Amino acid sequence: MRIELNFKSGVPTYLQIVEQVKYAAASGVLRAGEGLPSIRILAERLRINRNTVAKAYTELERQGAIEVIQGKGAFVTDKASPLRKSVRDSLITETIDAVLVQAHHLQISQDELLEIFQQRLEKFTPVTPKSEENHE
Amino acid sequence: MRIELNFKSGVPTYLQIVEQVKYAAASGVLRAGEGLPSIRILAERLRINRNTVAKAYTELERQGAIEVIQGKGAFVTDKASPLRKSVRDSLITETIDAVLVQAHHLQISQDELLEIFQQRLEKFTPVTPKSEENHE
Amino acid sequence: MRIELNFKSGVPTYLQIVEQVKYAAASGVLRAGEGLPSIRILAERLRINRNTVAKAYTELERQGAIEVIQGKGAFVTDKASPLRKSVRDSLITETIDAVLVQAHHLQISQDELLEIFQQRLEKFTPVTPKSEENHE
Amino acid sequence: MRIELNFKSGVPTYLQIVEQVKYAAASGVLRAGEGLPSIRILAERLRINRNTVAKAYTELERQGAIEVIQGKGAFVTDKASPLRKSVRDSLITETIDAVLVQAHHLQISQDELLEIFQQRLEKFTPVTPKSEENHE
DNA sequence: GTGGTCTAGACCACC
DNA sequence: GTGGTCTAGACCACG
Repeated sequence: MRIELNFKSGVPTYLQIVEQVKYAAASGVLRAGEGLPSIRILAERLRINRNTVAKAYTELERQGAIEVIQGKGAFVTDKASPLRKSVRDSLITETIDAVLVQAHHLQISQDELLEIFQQRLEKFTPVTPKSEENHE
Repeated sequence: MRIELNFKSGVPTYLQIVEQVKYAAASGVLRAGEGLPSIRILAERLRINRNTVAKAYTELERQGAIEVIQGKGAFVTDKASPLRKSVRDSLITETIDAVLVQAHHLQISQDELLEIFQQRLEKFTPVTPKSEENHE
Repeated sequence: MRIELNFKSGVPTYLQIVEQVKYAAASGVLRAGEGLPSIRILAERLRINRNTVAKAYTELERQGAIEVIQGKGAFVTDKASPLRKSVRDSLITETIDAVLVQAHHLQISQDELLEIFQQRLEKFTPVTPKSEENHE
Repeated sequence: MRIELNFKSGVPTYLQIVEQVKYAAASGVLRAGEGLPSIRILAERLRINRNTVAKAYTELERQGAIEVIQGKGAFVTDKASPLRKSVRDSLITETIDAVLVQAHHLQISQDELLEIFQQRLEKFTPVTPKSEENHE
């Protein structure tokens, strides 16, 4: 479970954690019953305040994505059913559109943009995709 | 000058304006000396409070991208020389990488992602690439 | 009619004019029927925008202290009956109290304060009560 | 530390706070290192919004009169050396002169004014001049 | 008509 | 608990 924070974006830190955990859980990267890092550990790893991680976990629990058990840790619930393909597509589409808008404002041509995208896509393979579960 | 806001993203409204204006100015969509819509007008068009637009303009002025003149309006500075290609590329690369991370969390395969990206790219053509989009 | 503006005080410029004219009128320094300087002249003398003077005059007219006659000028109305002594006293008392609070915060002793007050009082007789009040 | 607000004066609330704290700090009523009431507490006590107090504290920090520490509170700087007597005198003189101008406009005679002033001076003694007023 | 300022409420990050 | 930020509404000064 890898979490990337962007402090310049203006998106609340705790929400970035919530979304990334939620997506990972919903897509199968995190499986039901699997444990999340403790608040203390994750806070250290991300170099942020423990309260912020705690807030993220509280929100995740409120949404039913994880379950926090006193003294044992936080675990992914089975409620976090995999997202349907259509939902996942609409989520990623929204983010892609942000790229298109920015490229437009930067006057980057479509051809050029596609080229850059493909370059990044190739480089972005830090982990080999072992389990290829394609839930529907 | 077209500005697209995303209220769900968590990115402060005024920053979205700042970035889009800055990119437009820096990329040549807005030319030096050209006037921006007045604070009131833009606020009305985007259906947000005047202060939010004012804050964006103040920030843009602080960054040297525009010049605000009492009673006359806001104008693009000539300082805002077009960004070098390398800078533009690094900006768009950062945004693209966010897409890749999210796709990874959503377990969307690279092939699938590329396909969706190309689909959106085709649909996203609000104006002809020849560019007459620079009058308000 | 002498008007002193204080731009650092935070009190709206137009209100400073309103109050000073009103007090002068109500206390007899300005008599009923007497003419006030034209908006243009007063604006020049105070080095402020004509609109600001206009706003002050509008407010004074709304309160019934003066009457503005198109093309002729602004005149003190007879409605502006002299304030009763009790009213004048309460007005000046409020201002005096501000002095006391400030002196307290500055840790100026009562004796010292009284001394300074008397000194200023003596020096503040730039004009003989007869009629020297009309030059800037 | 006692703060008196006057909402009718037109002077911005946050500036009234700034001045009173500054004078108190500069005159020794508040000593170096001493803590100010927290933003929330002071806002509650004065029955104004927290932001207004926050703005006052920010301005005080900008002027170097206090130091604000996240999560701990606001403290008087040791820089805030007591004002010289001459400075204090010029500050109070300015305020006194405002009284004289208003009295003039109200046609209050000098004798009468002095009498009122002395009356107020006698009544204005919230604490013994020996000063135990410096704890909250 | 133009931009600027003050006050307020809600939310965030941190100790 | 602490301070900081973003959005909003009302008012002001100015051309």
